[in-house]
Order: sequence, then structure tokens, then C-alpha cells
Amino acid sequence: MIDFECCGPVNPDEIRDKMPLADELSELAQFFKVFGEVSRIKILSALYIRDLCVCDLVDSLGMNQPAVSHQLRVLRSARVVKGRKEGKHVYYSLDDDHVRKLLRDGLEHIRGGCE
Amino acid sequence: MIDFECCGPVNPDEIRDKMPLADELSELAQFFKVFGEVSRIKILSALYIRDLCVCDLVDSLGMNQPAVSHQLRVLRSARVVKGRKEGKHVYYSLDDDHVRKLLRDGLEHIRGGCE
DNA sequence: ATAACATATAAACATATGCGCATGAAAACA
DNA sequence: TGTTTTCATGCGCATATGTTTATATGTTAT
Repeated sequence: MIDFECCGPVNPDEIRDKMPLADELSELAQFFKVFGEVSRIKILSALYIRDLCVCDLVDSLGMNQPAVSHQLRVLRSARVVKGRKEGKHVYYSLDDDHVRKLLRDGLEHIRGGCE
Repeated sequence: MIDFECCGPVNPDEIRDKMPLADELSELAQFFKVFGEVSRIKILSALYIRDLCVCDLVDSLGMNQPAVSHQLRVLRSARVVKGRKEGKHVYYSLDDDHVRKLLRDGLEHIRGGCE
């Protein structure tokens, strides 16, 4: 009877009660997922340097224009970047300092920051 | 001729030079990707409360045992959690305060933290 | 040693997602 | 108005990844 009955002094209900709501967890995962793709990280790290229009991103990153647009759409939906129209161009920028901070912290961490 | 020639006063080389190395970007994306899945976020948010063994996680989260083990493997590989063996059980915990901080910041953000 | 339990792993399947191609929409300019 | 430019979107394909089922590994207790 492989039933995996539990064991320790832990009450499952106690854990569940202390955890964030299911909706919040979904949203949180969705938020992190946006940062978890190389092409999007590339775009974000470029926008970290300065605001750029789509064609700038295409030229700087060596990606297809539709690919850039597609990922920008994902980033926009997640409110990670925002775009402003200037004439023919649409200039994109990181949405807020929170995003900036997250990118900086992430880099620090993988660069072997303090543990 | 759909060529998407560029435009602004931006030198593509300048952007590329200022960006992190390709390897770092890959690693960074990989790191964030680990947090970008509901099942993993669930596990992490449970471990945020206290160290737990696999069967505790199974009971608390209502996930399959192999599913939990599988995701723990991913988390372990990314050095996001670590496990210590105690008798029959393997107790898992968040790897370091960096992870803890990231989870807290993420939650703050999606809960409509200051912008 | 055998049985029971805790965890890890393997294989198969379903789903999600990124990319490339073609096209569409909107704006600037002739 | 027609053309060019810039960007967005829809579709199809290939791949990656999560979940489930079944099984293997390892540990404790009888």
C-alpha cells in the first residue's frame, strides 16, 4: 500500500494556512517565469542600460523583429516593461525600479554573491 | 525589402558591450526559470515557513510524491534548496537568505508593492 | 533476512512555449 | 493617395518541461 502517509510532527493544515493564497502563488510564479527566458533576459538587460525602440533591440541583440515583438508583448503583459510611442518608433523601458532591482540582485547572485 | 534598418542615435555595439556576457545571461535566465513554476513556488513557499521532508510536502501541497521529488531535484540542481538526510527522511530547506529575500520581494511586488 | 516505509529515478504522455514565416495595422512622408 | 517604415499578430513547427505510472534504491524495524 504505497500511501506515503506522513510522519513528522508537522500538521499539513498548519503549513497550508501559513502559505500565501493559491492565486498569489500562481501570480508569483507567472511573474518569475517572465524573467526565466534567455531572449527576454537579453531584452531586459539591454533596457537596463537605456530605453530602446524595437529596431534598436533587433540590431543590438541579433534577434528577429517578430521574436522581439513577441517577447516584448509578454514583458508588457506582465508589467515588466512599458512602451511609449514617439513618432514611428515605440520606445521601451523597464517598468519600475523593482524590476531594475530584481535584475541587479539576480546578477549579483549568479556572479557568486555572498551566500 | 523588409530589412528593419535602424534608426535612432543608438550604436548597437555600444549596447552589446555594456551588457553582461552571454553566459551570464543564460545562467541568470536559468536561475529565474526555477522560480517560474507554480509547483516549485508552492514547494518554496512551504519551505519558507519551515524545513520539511518530502512526505510533509506531499501532504501539505496535495502533489504526487514523484512530482515533488522531481521538482526538488530541479531546485537542488539550481542550489535553491538543499536536503539533509535524517534517518528515512530527507529534510529540505531553502538554500540561503538570498532565496528567502527573492521570495519575499517577489510576493511584495505582486501584492502591489510600491511602484 | 524480510517487510514496510521514504525517496529517487525512468519512461511515456500531454501540454506549453519560443521561434520563424507571412501578414496586418498604423503612422510618416512623398 | 500610395509607398515606405515601424511594429504587432496569427499560425505552424520543434522543443522543452510537468505530470503520471511504474519501478528502483535505501533505510528502519521486526
